[in-house]
Amino acid sequence: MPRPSPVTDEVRRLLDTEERHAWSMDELFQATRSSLGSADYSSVFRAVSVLEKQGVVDKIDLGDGRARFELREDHHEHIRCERCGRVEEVPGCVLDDATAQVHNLTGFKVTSHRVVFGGLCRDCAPTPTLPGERGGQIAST
Amino acid sequence: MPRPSPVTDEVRRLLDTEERHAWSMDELFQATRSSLGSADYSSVFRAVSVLEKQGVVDKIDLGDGRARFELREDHHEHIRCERCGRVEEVPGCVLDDATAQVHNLTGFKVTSHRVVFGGLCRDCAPTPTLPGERGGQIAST
DNA sequence: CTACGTGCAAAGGTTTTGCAACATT
DNA sequence: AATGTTGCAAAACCTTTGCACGTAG
Repeated sequence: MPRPSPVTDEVRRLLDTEERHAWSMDELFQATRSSLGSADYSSVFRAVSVLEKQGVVDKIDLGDGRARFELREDHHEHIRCERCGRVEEVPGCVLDDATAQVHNLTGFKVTSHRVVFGGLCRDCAPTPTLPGERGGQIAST
Repeated sequence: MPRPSPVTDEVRRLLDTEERHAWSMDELFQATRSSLGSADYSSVFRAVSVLEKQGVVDKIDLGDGRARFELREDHHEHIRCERCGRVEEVPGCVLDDATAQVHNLTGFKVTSHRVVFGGLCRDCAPTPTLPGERGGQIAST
C-alpha cells in the first residue's frame, strides 16, 4: 500500500482533534486543504467514507442539509445554534429532563428540539429470524 | 387573485388528510398529479413553500435525505421504519420515557433515536431584545 | 507488477429559481 | 391592466462515482 496518504492522514488527524464536532464535508475539506496546501474534495470525501465504513467515524444529520462526521465515541446529542449554525456536543443522554438539562450542560438557550426515532414497523418487525439485528444506525442508547 | 389554483388547493387538501404524515415532495407531487391528472413538481414545491411561510405546514427532516411536510398541529415526534421507510407519528412529547414509551405508542420496535436540539449559543443568545421568543420550531435552513 | 491514494471531471438526486403564458379580478 | 398560479427548463447544492496517473511495496 502506498505510504503517502496526506489527505487521509490529515482528515483523520482533524477528526481526532477535539476542537470541533460534527464536521461537515466542506469544513473538513477546507481544513484539510488549509493544512496541506491543497486537497481534492473527493479525496476528503473518500477518506471520510472509509473511516465511516471502518466504524471510526459516524455520519450524522443535524437537519441543516449537509452530512456531518465525527469520531465514534460516547453517546451524545448535538445542539446547533439557529442563528450562526455553530454545533456543539450535548454530553450524555439527556432524553429525560430535556431542555433544562441541555441548557445547563451547554449554556445554549434551547429554543427547539427535534427527535426522530428509528425502528421497525409492525409489518417489518415480525420478520422470521432477523439476520443479525440491526443496531441503531444514527444514534442509539 | 386568480381563482383556479388546482395545484395549491390539492396540495392543501392532501395535507389536511390524516391518512399520511410527513409527506415528501415527491409523494406530494405524485399524489397531486394523480388527483389532478397532471401537475408540475415546481408548482407543488411552491405551493408547499407558501404554506410553510404562512405557518400552515412545517418542514421536517427525518434524516432520509428529503424534506417532508405536514400540517402544523400538536407537538409530536416521528418514527421511521428503517427497513421500509414508513413514517408514522409518535403522539405527544415522549422525550421522557423514550423508547419504551414509543414502542407502546406506535408498536414499532425502536432500534434507534436521533435528537437534535436547536437554540442560541452563548454568543448569539445575549442579543438585545429578542423579537418574540421562538417556540419549539423544528429548525431548518 | 500490484495496490492504493489522489486529482479531475462528471453524474445523481433533491431543492430552488427565472421566465413566459394565462386566467380571473 | 394587475396579480397570482402554472409549466417548462435550468441552476444551485451536496453527495457520489468513473477513470487515469503516480508512487511505494
